Amino acid sequence: MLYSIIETLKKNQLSITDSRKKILEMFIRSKGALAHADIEHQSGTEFDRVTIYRTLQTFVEKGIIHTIPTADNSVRYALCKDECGQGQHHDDHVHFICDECGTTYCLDHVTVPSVDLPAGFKATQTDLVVSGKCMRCN
Amino acid sequence: MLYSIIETLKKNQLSITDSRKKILEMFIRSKGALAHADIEHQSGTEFDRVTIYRTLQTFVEKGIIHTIPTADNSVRYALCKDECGQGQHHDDHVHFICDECGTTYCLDHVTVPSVDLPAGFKATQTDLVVSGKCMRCN
DNA sequence: ACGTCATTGCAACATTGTTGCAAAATATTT
DNA sequence: AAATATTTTGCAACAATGTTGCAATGACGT
Ligand SMILES: [Mn+2]
Ligand SMILES: [Mn+2]
Ligand SMILES: [Zn+2]
Ligand SMILES: [Zn+2]
Repeated sequence: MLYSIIETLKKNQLSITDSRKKILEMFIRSKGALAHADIEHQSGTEFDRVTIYRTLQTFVEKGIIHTIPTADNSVRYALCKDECGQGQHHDDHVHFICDECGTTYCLDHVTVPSVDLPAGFKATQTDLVVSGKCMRCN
Repeated sequence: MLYSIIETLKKNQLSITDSRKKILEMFIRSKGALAHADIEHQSGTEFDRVTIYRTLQTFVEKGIIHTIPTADNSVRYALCKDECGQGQHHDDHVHFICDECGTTYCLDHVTVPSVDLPAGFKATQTDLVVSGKCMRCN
């Protein structure tokens, strides 16, 4: 495993706590994105619901994970690439949600194309979400 | 106004009720997309919350309105073009959300570009949402 | 080992969304 | 136009999701 949990937390000036270690580990192990409910189920009664909310929030702020917009408007999170940092996300990749198994993929190698907006509109962020059948469900 | 409320409801085999007329009218008058909460506020105590949920659901099913995925995962709705019908949405346009005023625009003339997915992935729907500053806030 | 500061768990609350069912409104038939 | 059949609505009750304040706990530097 090339990803060091402790290193990542230290790098972001976060104190090393059980919840942060465990939750970050879940993301590393997970093939797809995770929702708050996934983490709650996987961790049982180990952590309070509120702690999970706050941990996710902290990770997003620090650029450790990013949120993924979905068509059904449920919030999901996935690990960021190394280039992301405090308040500086660079996740300009396409996301794919499988209608069959529900898995959410970060397609890191598919970049979001730029779009021509009407005059007067200025873009700061572009999200592209594709849904359909994933390679395992096809 | 070229859009007939009664016509639209009849065309979709929906009975003409106060809530449906009023809610559809709100969409026609609105420049941007509407959230459930917007409708609830604008209509005061006229309709029950549940009625609004059910009306929106019905409109989506009939292809009268469509949902818009947002980065902050709040559900918004906007009128569909004429080509949409029962279970047949054709809203392949880009959506824009202004970070300043919060307005959500349907950019009907900006079509979503097709993306090349990795082998094994099959797309059925593609959503592209841009956020930034709109023409009024620039 | 100690003091300081950050994090956690708990309780309480707010918002959002869903379901069953009786009452009311709409559509259809006579 | 009235009676009947069908749909829609409002209410209540509930579930899921998310937020905040605060005291207790845990992590960290010295
Ligand atoms: Mn991603
Ligand atoms: Mn639209
Ligand atoms: Zn799948
Ligand atoms: Zn604006």
